[in-house]
Amino acid sequence: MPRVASILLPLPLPEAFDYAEPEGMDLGLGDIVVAPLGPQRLIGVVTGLKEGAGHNRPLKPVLDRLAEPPLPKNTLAFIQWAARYSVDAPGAPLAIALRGARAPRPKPQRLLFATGAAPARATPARARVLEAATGPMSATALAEAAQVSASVLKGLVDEGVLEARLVEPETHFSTPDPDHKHPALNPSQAAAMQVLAGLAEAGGFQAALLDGVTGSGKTEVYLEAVAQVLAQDPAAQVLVLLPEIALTQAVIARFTDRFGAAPAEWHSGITPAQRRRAWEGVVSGEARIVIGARSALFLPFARLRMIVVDEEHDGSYKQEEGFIYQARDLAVVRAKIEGALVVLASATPSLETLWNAEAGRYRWLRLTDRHGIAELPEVSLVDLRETPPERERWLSPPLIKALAETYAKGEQSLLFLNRRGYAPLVLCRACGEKLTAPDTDSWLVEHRYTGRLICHLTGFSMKKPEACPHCGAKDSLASIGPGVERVEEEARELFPEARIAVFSSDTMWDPEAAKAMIVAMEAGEIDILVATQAAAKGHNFPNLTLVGVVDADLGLKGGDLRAAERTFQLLAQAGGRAGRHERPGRVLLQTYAPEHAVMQALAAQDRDAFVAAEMEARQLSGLPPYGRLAAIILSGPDAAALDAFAQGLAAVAPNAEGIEIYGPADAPLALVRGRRRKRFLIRADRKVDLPAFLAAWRARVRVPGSIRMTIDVDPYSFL
DNA sequence: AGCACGCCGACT
DNA sequence: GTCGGCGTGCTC
Repeated sequence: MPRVASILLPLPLPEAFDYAEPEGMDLGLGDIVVAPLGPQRLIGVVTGLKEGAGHNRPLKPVLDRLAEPPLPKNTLAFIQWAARYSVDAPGAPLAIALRGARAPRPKPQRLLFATGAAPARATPARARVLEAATGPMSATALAEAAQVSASVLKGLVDEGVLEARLVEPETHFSTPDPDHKHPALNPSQAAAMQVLAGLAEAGGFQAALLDGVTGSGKTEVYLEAVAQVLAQDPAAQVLVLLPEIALTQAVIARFTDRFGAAPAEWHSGITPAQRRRAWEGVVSGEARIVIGARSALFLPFARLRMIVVDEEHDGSYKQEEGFIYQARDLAVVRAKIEGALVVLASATPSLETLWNAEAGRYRWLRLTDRHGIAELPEVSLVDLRETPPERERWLSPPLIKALAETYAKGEQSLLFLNRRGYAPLVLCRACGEKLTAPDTDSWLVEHRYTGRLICHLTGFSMKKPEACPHCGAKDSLASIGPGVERVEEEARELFPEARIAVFSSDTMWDPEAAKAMIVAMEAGEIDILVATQAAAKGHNFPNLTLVGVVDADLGLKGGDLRAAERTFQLLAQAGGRAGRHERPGRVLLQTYAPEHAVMQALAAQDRDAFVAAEMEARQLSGLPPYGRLAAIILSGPDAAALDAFAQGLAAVAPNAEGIEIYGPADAPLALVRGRRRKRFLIRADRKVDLPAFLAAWRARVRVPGSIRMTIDVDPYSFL
């Protein structure tokens, strides 16, 4: 009797598709197979097997089964849970889980090495090659290192001075040794580590919040907990999630040093061959430690025993496009499904996490000692109403004075402004027009380095025009407001002798340049660094003693539910850069609202007071973590059709206790790339099954092809 | 997500 | 008169 196999495909399809199992293939649940879909062949996963045909049309057969082990049951359960929670098709998270299975295997590499023979004719170029060829290297790497062309190398290969050999790439992962190198922990770290070790030993699902001020050594603590987990179970796997790729190299180095073996790496920046190798290591169980970005959470771990979410408050854990999810929250779910230990680490934990810790659902570990002798910086508020900057200037007299003092002492300053470019807005003085990208509501940002106006939302860019594109007036375009480039310009005018640099995603788009800048900063080769949040986290600059926050109010605008929380976190992290070593640091916050709870809490360095006030406000309005939110975003090219659909959708909303629906309203960005946008906001009590409600609501309408409907459960962006 | 089918603008 | 734009709909 032939069997029917249900295959989940990595596409946003509503359900698994049925295929015929070929004679003798003997499929099992979780098997990774190749199945035909229309003209294409796709990799999918067997999620069901049943006897008999019983179909009204003949099924296509499964084409092949991959040699890899089947997708673990827990991984599939997690994928299905995540899809249901996000109100999306299970194929969407499955696509993330199978990313590595589709990447090509690493190919043998042709490497060149010096044979020791001397060249018949010595030339300067040839000498450079021999100097650079210290070990086996690829031709491109060697040519780059020696600054010669490929023909020089070819000549040397022909003469036998260099030899080419095909080398199989490393496909295995070496086993980390929990005893490779034991660090010295201070008493506070040792105590936290003991508790984590106890949780790991107890086994099963456990959750902990590792809560410690910047510089208190959270990484050492979780490294030791990882060692404990690995020592306890010789097959245990550990996942460490980081919010940003920029931080991975430093953390990988720490792990390699601690365990004497390099962990697997997983993020959007790795090559397809690395991706394939890491994926195979994860599913086989050989990769014991994985360091990765949020998407690593969907990897098919054979035996996941521990997850660390570092900088758990970081907004980058929220994926906003495609399959929408919050990796920090899903990490807890995955740990539950796997029966693993999850550790959330932060100096400024999210309110959600603090709420869980306060309720006793997470074990709350506070690290109090700051590493070494460094003391917390002194934080003061600069009231811009009393001591404003000069016209068209952004640095106030008190901040300028502090910069001058710091510079005079030979110490470093960081000017923090979370705004890329030169000016966030360009407007025409003649007609008042604000320049925007075509058919889009968001402003064009002026970038002076490149001389262009750029839309940060759509990526549109144009040369800065001579005349206003709207009214044609000449020389009427005015740059309004500051970005990092403009603050840099001002700092240069104030301190012409100082070494000043800008750090933002525009100047530091390539990791090499970013690393060079960080090294220069560490070495004291920069006096004043003007930076966006790209430099606010993670780094440790020993000679940095002053942090000036140019516009502390920036994040508070915009009426987003997490504005105060995010501002507090960002400013606390930025302030945490100051005085991490022997010298005391200070932080100056420029604000027009010094009486605001966020500013007061920062000045008093009283996180608990801020959290208490913010929690109370959230509780009063039933907002997260006391209630749940979801957003529905509708977009389409035709305003009338969109309005009609939005009204129709509103009319069929199911009646439900404990749920309020707001909207439809124009989205704050009502026009993007020529598409009109409408939003609903849904608030629900915690006891309500919000995903089920949203799924039931969506099932009541047929979405026309021209309209896109996106459901965002637990939204972080309100645009 | 691909990929094909299908109706409206600038060209060999 | 076609080539091709991407809007719409299907894939077990």
